[in-house]
Amino acid sequence: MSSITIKEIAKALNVSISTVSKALNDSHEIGEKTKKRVLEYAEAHHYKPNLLAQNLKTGKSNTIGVILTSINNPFCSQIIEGIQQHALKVGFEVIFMQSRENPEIERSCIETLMQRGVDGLLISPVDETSNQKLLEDIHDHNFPVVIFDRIQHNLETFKIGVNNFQGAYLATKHLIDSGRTKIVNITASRFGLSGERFKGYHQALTDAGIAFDDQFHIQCNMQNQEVLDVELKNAITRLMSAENKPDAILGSSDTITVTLLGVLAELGYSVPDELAVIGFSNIDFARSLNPALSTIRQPALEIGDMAMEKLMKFIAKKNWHQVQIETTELDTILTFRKSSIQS
Amino acid sequence: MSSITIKEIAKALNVSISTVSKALNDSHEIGEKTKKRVLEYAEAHHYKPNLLAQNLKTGKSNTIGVILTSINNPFCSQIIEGIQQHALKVGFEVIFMQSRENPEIERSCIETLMQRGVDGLLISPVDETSNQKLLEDIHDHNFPVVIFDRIQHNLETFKIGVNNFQGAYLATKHLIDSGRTKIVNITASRFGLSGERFKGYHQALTDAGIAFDDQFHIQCNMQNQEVLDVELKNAITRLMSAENKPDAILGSSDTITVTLLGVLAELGYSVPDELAVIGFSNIDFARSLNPALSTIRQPALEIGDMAMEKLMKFIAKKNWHQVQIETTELDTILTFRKSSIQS
DNA sequence: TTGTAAGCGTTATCAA
DNA sequence: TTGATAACGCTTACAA
Repeated sequence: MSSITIKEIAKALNVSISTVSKALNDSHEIGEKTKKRVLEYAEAHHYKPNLLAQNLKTGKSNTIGVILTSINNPFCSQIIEGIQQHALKVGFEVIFMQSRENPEIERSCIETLMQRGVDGLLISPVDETSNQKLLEDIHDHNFPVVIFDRIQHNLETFKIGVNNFQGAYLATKHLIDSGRTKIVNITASRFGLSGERFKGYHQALTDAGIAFDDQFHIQCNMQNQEVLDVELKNAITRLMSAENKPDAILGSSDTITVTLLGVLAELGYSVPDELAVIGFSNIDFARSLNPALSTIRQPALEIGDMAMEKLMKFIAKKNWHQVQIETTELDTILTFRKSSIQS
Repeated sequence: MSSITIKEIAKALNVSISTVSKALNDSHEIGEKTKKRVLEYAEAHHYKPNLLAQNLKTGKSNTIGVILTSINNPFCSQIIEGIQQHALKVGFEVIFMQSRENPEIERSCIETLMQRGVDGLLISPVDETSNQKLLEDIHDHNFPVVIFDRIQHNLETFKIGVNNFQGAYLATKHLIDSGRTKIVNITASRFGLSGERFKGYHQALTDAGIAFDDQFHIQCNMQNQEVLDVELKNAITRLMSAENKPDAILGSSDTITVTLLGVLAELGYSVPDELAVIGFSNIDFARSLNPALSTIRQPALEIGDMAMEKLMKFIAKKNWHQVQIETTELDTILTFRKSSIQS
């Protein structure tokens, strides 16, 4: 690239490099007239400081790194949005990387970001212990790390996520309150968060005096859309042909719930009459589905915003190891639409 | 961060800094035993080169910048995936930024990325002329830019997108071939791409000897889900209560089409019996919608992959201004499902 | 085969 | 108020 450098400005104006540097940084050491000359010349020639050089020198980059497992879903997009909005406000830039649910890739993301000299890390870790030693190491070495979404990770730092237990509990309670008693919970087979959600579901049943039938906990392979489709179809067919037929379903993820709705339509089951459906989902068009989908929504924008806020708290302090850390579990937002309300 | 530097390695091993540097870069100038000592020490102490310093020195960062208008939709996620997969193969890293359909923000993204020393730029521009001068300027100054998706932009360089005209043409033809003649096209009111899609639709009508009724071109405000929902509801109600009722709809974007399906269900119109529906969409669960949605799909992964490939072509050449540029319009993928096939 | 030294574009210390 | 100069961590002629 061909942006002008301070050296060239110095030469053109017949002043020293350091004078230019100071002038550009609005140092009080520099006289007003000189400052003005420099600033005007810089402006006129579209001077842009070379960030690499600046960062190399100062050790600060005003950039943070964000690692998430995947950006391919509305929940993540919304978190990213929240992070970026906050970053914009505080004048930071953001580099996103995807770990693809793979600890190896996650490690390489972390290392890359460090090498690039980011000032801090926001991460939604692959699992409870992924790269724990590495993260502890860098966090201890004066490099701030904040965890979002997957807050069950063991690193001791700020963590921002959602009260999954409560979300699932309230959704299940809603189903029970609407007269459903035979409630199925469909979760992914791999992800840790489903655990809390399952617990909430389970507790709601218990509190209502409903015995949990372990046939009613379905764990799906989420590898891809086709596999999921087949698994759901099989599961529903099996459940609905058993003697103890369910009358409601709680979906533990966006993909599961939306796909489920399609499967039920295809199999000819009416929602909510035969089966009420509610699920964790952050899609924008939940109300446009057929039927309009009842959702447990995560305040994704706020998660991103708060994660960024906590990270900035670290970055701002000189010795931030004294900062009082805490885990924040935001409330989910339940919206009851047609799919779970008896018509 | 506290990664060790070559200076420290040099001191520890009692060799010079340049020896270490050369050894790490596997230079032939360095003896095997020395090389081995250095490599082992580096390995043992987790040496990681400081990329900022490396980049500052070499002027190459092995990083490319990607600017897209928004990452909040499946099409973009898939493009990103394609870019990242290719980047991984060629050992490059990727920084993503969002322009949010705003030329000002776009400009700042471009500048930021340049300052960060990326080796090239992949951009899906806000509109035909957004930041054209700036882009031309940097592209001319030996900094490669490749355009993807929004290929109607005026910059002269490689462009990779989709044949929107053809996609819309074939989809419309499909509707006509299935016996529909009164076909509505719903487009967004703002985006340039809708233009080509409308033209394809229009041409298909013409070729089939069907007169275009301009009541049948609906332009929607896509500002947010609620607004769109209302606009669609009004449009459908109006259309279906007119004397010349439509019998099919072509949706020109993901959001429009999926939302439309919900609206039709809510208003009680049966798809495809009363209204056939087909639309541009890259959602994974099109087949899980109710009814399964016929789609014109863009090969997003391939777009990302090819865009990256073209950019690498530039980056690889010393004097790449001789490279023969071209615009690639990939074919869309039409999948006919229940929503457009008379049962 | 190894080392010296200059330089990438900045900032920062210390003299002038 | 300004200017040499060293330094950040690395690469690379060029010398030894």
